[in-house]
Amino acid sequence: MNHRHPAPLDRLTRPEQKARTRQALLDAALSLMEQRSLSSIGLREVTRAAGVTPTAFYRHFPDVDSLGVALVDECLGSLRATIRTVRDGLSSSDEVINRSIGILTRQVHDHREHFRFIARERHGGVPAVRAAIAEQLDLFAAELATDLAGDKLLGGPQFDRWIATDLRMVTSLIVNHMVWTAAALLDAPPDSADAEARVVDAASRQLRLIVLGARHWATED
Amino acid sequence: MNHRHPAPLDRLTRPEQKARTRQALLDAALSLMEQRSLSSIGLREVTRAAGVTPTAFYRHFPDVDSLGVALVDECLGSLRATIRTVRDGLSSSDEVINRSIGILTRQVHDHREHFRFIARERHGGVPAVRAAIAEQLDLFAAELATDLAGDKLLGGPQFDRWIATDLRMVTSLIVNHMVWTAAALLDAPPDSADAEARVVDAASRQLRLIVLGARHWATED
DNA sequence: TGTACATCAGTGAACGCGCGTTCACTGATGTAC
DNA sequence: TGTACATCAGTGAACGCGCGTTCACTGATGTAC
Repeated sequence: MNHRHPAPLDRLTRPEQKARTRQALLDAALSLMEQRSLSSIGLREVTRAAGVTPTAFYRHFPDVDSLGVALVDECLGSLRATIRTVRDGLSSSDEVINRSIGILTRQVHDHREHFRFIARERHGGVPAVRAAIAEQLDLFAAELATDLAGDKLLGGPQFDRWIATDLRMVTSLIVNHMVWTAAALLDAPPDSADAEARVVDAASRQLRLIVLGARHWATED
Repeated sequence: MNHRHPAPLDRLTRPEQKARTRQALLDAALSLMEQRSLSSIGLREVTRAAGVTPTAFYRHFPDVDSLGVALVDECLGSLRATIRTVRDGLSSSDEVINRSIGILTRQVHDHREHFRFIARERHGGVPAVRAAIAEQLDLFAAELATDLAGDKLLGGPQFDRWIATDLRMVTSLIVNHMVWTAAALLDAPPDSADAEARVVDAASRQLRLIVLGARHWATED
């Protein structure tokens, strides 16, 4: 027999409450990292910002570094899901490029703290976090390679005939460019729409140049 | 009349000794940053590693962040000088690309700590250091643009007819790629020549693809 | 449904420690004459 | 060259403070019957 009682609406079950505190810790850490890097923020700072006692931290993570690894999943895992749904609408090469940059810009606006974290810790001082980010970005590049080979994007360059290493070479360049563009958007003064427009314009041209290079890659010597 | 006595060979003058201690502080900080980021290393750690008392630090820098700014000049200032001398030997496009990556690889081997510092702090938690790095990288991109426009490199694409914004667009892409390649070289396991060879190969292809895109840029629509 | 017990997220006091910064100092190097 | 004084890089003691981690605990939530 199932003896579980439904939880009342105004009271949270224990797992729900625990998840809530965990999220509060993640959010607190992320907002502390707006001006500082992961390795410089303290356990007590995080718990203070999250509104719990320092010892409560250990119910969720063994140390701040592990919280960082969890943050990578939160930031890039959700972004991967978003991108996957968006990329299913096919279009011409130039459209894909402009829409991609547009989506990225929007995502950066909506999740500034996430992108700041990724840019900051990608080569930062916490090896486990670096590894987790590298893994996620590799997945990005791999998925993009699959889409290109399946002719789902950019139709022209006939990526289906490319060798795998060249495909990955291009997609890792594109992913790298994406991360760098996000960082450049974050560095632009947030009150100046003009500065941001210049970053977006430069990024679009660079991406177009990369695609142009790819289009001529296979046909040359 | 000049009353200055020549300093004996076995004794250092006061400015010399001061410069020596300053360098020891810079070196100590750089080697501490092999595993951690600037904002997480302490003044006392640096002085301990440099072999002086904590208070001696203040004779050279007001705080650790300022030491970081000095490190940017040390790392990128010298690299710019090296690159400038190297680039004066002209050659064909493919030669330039392969030699550039080769020189970068060598520089990364010879100055691992410098490149690690730049990659780590480029988007790191210390605004003054971020600004100093951005400034130096902008200078790289500007100098490269001048060289391209002056037809000193890559002869083919006739960069002298390009508009300035497109030139900077390409050169900032190349500089960004350079930084990213350096970081990838650092991330490769140092004992595996094979892993490094793969990074070098991918980087060369990517740079070639960028140049290919640039060559077709002006002639399209 | 009611009761008795188990679980476990979060508490609060306590600890030893290394931190950044201050201050008055020392003594070798540098300078004026 | 010799002497008397100035400079200033580096010293060492002292300070208050926030840190990470431990421990025994509390009390609401969950479970067995």
